[in-house]
Amino acid sequence: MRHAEFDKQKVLRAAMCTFMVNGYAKTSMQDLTKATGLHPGSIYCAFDNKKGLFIAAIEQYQLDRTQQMQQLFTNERSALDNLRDYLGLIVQEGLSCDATQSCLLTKSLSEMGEQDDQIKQITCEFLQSWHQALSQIFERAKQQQLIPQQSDSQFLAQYLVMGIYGLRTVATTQPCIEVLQPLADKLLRDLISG
Amino acid sequence: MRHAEFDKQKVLRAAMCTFMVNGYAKTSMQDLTKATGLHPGSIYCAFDNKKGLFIAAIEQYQLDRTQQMQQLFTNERSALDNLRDYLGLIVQEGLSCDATQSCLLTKSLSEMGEQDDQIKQITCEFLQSWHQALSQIFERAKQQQLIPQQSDSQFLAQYLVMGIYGLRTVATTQPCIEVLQPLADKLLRDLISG
DNA sequence: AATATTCTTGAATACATATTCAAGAAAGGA
DNA sequence: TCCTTTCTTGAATATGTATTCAAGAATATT
Repeated sequence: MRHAEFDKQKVLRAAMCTFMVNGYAKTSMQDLTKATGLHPGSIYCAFDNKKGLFIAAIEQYQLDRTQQMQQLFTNERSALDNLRDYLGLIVQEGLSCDATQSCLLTKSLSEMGEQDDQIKQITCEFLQSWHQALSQIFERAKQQQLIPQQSDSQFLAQYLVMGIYGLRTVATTQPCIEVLQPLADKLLRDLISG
Repeated sequence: MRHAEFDKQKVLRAAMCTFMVNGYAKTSMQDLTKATGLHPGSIYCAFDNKKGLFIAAIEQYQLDRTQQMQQLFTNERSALDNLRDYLGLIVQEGLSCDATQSCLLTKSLSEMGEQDDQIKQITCEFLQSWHQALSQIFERAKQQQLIPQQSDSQFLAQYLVMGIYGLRTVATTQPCIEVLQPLADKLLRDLISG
């Protein structure tokens, strides 16, 4: 027996970045071999084909993002303070003007959702689980009596998801803090004010 | 002298729909000749190349959307009622699950903004002018004393733009009225409540 | 050390795609 | 009616791309 030589996580993160910058269609296998350091044969051996590598990269993206969120919200602070920091992070990502800081899920859904049912299903599922994670945070805020008891956590999370989608798109056209921060601030205010 | 035979608007709208469904990269010249009824030579004669046709299609899209908005807001009703209907229209578009009802500007910006400065500039400019049009509507609402005098029309318009971006993305993952309508309703409430 | 197994390499293949161009068709002016 | 001009046609070209595969290299086992 002989083991594969490459570091799968490194390869997937490199592919991830390439797909985020170029999109799926405009990323060539040549781009991917350059970014990952793998030769075509190795890629096809490990991931079947270009789409297989793409899906694996999306799954790695979801893994990374999920871990990041768990770290951000695992502490003894108020859930609202954590939410404020989380929105601050998204503002920062928007300011960075760095495509690798954007959302691979919504980007892929926008590019391929209409043509590829599998990609649509995977991205939608991952975005839903993000929505669920946010729901639980609002649920905790309700238990901590930080928001009214009659609040609908699911709905608040959905509204926040909507706001973040919107914030990220605004950031594409106007990546400046004078625009993004007031939007994020009002979004948080509107969420907790009933 | 001899005049061109084809109807430019029809051609541009056909190309527009094709680009909306497939995206730019995945739309082949063959797709475009089929959709427009033009032969390659005619397309290259009239629009230089694929990108030229794409830009012309985007400009037609902006023209159509601008006219649509002017019609929706040109009446004697309250600006807020008009805004409510406008959001209702966007909810309807989201429910339709029809790619040709989505926003070509944000889709193109997401796909190509990172790679093509010209496309980025054009789409950003058009999205800005949409923002401006909404600003004027809030300005009118202020004059009609429908919203507080100290309201910042620019900011309200920016927040509405953010909300609509978000609403459209939510619609991609959950095109059902039970999800979209409450989001749109809260968005409008949050806008006019200070 | 020898051998079997698995991984790696990268040139070759097969296919798709954007673009060109020269010949043909239609329209207007003399 | 003839001729010039302009538009149309679509096959040909040149380029790019995803994928394959057979030979070579590395590892583990006997």
